[in-house]
Amino acid sequence: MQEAVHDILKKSQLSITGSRVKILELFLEEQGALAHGDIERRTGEKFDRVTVYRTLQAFLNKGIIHSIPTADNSVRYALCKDECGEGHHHDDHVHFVCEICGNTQCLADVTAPAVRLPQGYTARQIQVVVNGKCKDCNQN
Amino acid sequence: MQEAVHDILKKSQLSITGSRVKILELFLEEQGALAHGDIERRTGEKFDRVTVYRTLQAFLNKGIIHSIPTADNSVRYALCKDECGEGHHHDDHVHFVCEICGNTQCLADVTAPAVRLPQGYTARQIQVVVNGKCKDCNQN
DNA sequence: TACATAGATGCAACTTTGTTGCAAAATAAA
DNA sequence: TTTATTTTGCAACAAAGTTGCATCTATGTA
Repeated sequence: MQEAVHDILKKSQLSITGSRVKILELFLEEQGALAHGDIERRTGEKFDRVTVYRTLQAFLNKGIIHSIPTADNSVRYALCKDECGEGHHHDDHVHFVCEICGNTQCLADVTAPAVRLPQGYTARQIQVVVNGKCKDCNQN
Repeated sequence: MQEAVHDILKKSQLSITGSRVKILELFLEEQGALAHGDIERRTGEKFDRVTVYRTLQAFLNKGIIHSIPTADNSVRYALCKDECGEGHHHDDHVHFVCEICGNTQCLADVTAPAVRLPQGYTARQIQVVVNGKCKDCNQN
């Protein structure tokens, strides 16, 4: 784990600091997506709010995480797949938001279907958000 | 126009007030989606900020408008189609965000494609957001 | 048309969320 | 170990959103 974290930071040319290691660990541990608030809570307010913002911004810039669109006004972040890097993102996978437990997950295996746009429009990126009931919540 | 606005409000059992009429007119005039800030600006700050929030909330509850997921942290709203009402939304159409002019539009004719979810997951709603270059910006 | 009442508005105060500049501290390279 | 570069935390601020309450307005009824 520690290894993986250092590798990722090194590869992105980010210096290895307490907050970056801790926050990246959170993303690796957590399957789903994390909102800014989640991160503050889970780091036990050990880091300044500003530091968390800047760390997330740095991860975004380097293509380590990506932001997930939501209809409420909470921004969430999730780890990018390997193919992502600075400048080029490939987060064409589907995001799933469970309406029961509230968790947000990346369905890495489900690729976003093609969309036929009207004449004149060109697409660069397609993001799909599915709302529903997740695996765990369907069982209970 | 005035007619249409009154009809919509009546149908939703909302009393006809200055702010509701004005804001609903804005949505009817505007093809695309509006953010809270847009609305405040275009009403010329005639109404209190709180009133705008509450008006949007009321429209949301009644199914007159719906919120559009975005990856930045700006919440946008657009008119629902006729089939929407209190409790049941059918905003399965595709949303398009132009990266040049920043406008958000509902592509009413483009329906969201079906998505195959992993076993155990059930979908209630699918929202698709396409980022790219809109018709107008592609011409210039 | 006037009236009573339920609902909507505006104000003030507050909370949450996000941003910026700068000095102090930590990291990376020599 | 020393130096140069980054990063951090603090303070102060700006923006976004919420709540309670008194006042005002819209609506149905007489």
